[in-house]
Amino acid sequence: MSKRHTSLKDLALELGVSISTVSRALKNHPDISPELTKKIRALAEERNYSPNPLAMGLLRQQTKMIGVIVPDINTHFYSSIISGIEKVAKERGYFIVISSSNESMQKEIESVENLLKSRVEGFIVCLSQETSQFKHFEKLVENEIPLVFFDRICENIEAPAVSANGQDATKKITQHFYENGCRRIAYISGPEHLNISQNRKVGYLNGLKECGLEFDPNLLINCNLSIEEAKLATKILLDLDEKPDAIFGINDTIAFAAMIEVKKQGYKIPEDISLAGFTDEFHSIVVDPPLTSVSHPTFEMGEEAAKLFFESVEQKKNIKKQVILPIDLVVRASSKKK
Amino acid sequence: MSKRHTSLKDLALELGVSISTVSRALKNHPDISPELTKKIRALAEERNYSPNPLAMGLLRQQTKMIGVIVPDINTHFYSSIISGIEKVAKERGYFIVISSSNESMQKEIESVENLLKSRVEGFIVCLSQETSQFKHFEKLVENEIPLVFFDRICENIEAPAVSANGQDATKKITQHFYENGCRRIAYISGPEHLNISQNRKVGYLNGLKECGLEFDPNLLINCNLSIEEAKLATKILLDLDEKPDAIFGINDTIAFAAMIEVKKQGYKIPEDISLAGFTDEFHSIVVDPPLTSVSHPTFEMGEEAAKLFFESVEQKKNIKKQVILPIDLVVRASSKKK
DNA sequence: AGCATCAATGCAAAGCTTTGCGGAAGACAA
DNA sequence: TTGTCTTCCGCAAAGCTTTGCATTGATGCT
Repeated sequence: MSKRHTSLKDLALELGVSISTVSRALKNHPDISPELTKKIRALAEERNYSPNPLAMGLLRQQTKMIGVIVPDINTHFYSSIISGIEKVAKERGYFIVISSSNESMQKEIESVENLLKSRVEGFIVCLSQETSQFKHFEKLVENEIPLVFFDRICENIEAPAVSANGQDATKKITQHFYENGCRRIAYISGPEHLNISQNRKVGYLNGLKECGLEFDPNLLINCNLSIEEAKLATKILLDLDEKPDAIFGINDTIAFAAMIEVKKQGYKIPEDISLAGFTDEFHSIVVDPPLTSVSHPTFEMGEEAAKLFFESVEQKKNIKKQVILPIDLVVRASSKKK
Repeated sequence: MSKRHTSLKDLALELGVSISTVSRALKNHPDISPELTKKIRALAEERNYSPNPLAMGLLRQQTKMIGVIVPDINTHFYSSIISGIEKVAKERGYFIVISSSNESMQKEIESVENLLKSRVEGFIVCLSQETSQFKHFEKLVENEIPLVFFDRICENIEAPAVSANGQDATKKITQHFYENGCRRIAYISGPEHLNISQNRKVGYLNGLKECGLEFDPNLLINCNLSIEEAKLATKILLDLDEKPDAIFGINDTIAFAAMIEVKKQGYKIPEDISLAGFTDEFHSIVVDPPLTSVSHPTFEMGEEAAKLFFESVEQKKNIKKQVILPIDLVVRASSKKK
């Protein structure tokens, strides 16, 4: 088994001084004579001393751990956000413990419990698509445990949150389609209770309105975020008597699924049907035709979430603060008619 | 700030017994009378007691943390492996701390140091593509700190490792191309010093030999794993007097890049040039044409790596054990000539 | 010489848990 | 009554660090 790390005690013993002296010397405390300080620091250097975080944690009552709960860790969207969180966490000497809810509320609840047992100091979470009750988060807020949401957020909980401006984005997409000649613009959305679904729907409706188009309920489909359901939704849209001439999905996965289905049925993109996605995964570029998409500032979103987290920690309470990040429409071939 | 977790002391105080009694009662120690045990357990339940991992760690000299170092966390390949590691780690009550080297040796070295300071009990790592010196890992082995490599491994270090059978895979791809009529099969490989590059090259050469094709050095290009270099490599291949009629890349990203370049130059896939990748990211399916690829058992790879890790921990020494996972060739449209 | 001051260190507690060992109290035999 | 077992529980140490307070020896001042 790995050799023990050297402790203050080891150094103290070797130098024949007390532990507290060593501790002070290492922080250049003026009480300790310069020569002794020098000697101690030299030995510490040589022995490669670094303070034991467990002991420190015990003393200071802090673990320097942040619990991060995401629906899924294998998607670029989340892993990129995680990178952002990790960056600022590292800067502050914190590290993150990642737990995946797999889009299941049950697992999400378990994650909260387990992370709590591990004594994380707080949470940064993106709701699972199933999550419709929030007791497990309310309990955190009651106990004044820092909590920040990102992307999929819960409006009813007194917690800071970061999200992207989905409303603006869907409006822009809708208008973009309109400007490219589309008149029957369909939208495949996510589970209805998710705030992102709602926001984006609002943007979609506003966009239609501004373009002078009437909303046709047939053109709005809610589906869960799986490929299968998205294909099914696409099929339904394509089976309509009055088919859509544009489809956009609430994320790129949905859009990819739609693309597969649209192609399979022999429609040309974008001539027959324009397409747009909503996250701008790397692969949007490589797909054929390249997918028009709304690029999320994922890394920044992670950074922002982490910053909010530390604000909460410092203020010693959850601030109700919403950061809304702007998003960009990246137009590619899948939506350019001409 | 979050309320303190309840400790044994809290329970002891409230019940007027000693801390040790509470501790024993909670583990059903026979020394404690059944009634008292029951009372203590009831209160513990009510107060939601859970042992403080910091204190336990201090006592047992273990942090239950595994340091995981990957070249990049945003790729499906790695995040999937991480999921696998995380699964078995969680089963054993461990959690993982992820650090990304960003393909830089310097960052990798720093990661090792930082994680060591955080007192991780050991490491599971995939080498950065830059890494050509191994002192930082040798030091771990000397200090008997558990270490396991995956995917990109270092043969010279006495540490267990998991990898996929890249040699077999490249041989199969080569033969597959041959059976589909290709005679000038090109291979865009990774940095030469990486063991995966070497293995896959061997498989490529063996494949050629078995097919009775001669090896043309012009058709083998080493590049770093960036999209830009891969496009460049593809360009070089396409500029050859005797152009290749098949290209495969050491991973899907490379293959995607090649696909972009090949299309850009107006070649048809697979009619003019067949293509194959090497990791089978989700998006292989959605790309056009769908990409033939070698599917890696990424999740299993992670599981296996974690299992090896715990073997090391238990045996209290690094075993030199290599696990080689089989891989499957998934044939799609990008390589089927007819 | 005697007291005050100051510089340089050490002591010990706290944070939380586990566990070997010692201790108290009651039961029972002699 | 005394001695011997049980049964049930508490003490204390260890693991590591920080920090308020105490201690020691020396020097300065009167």
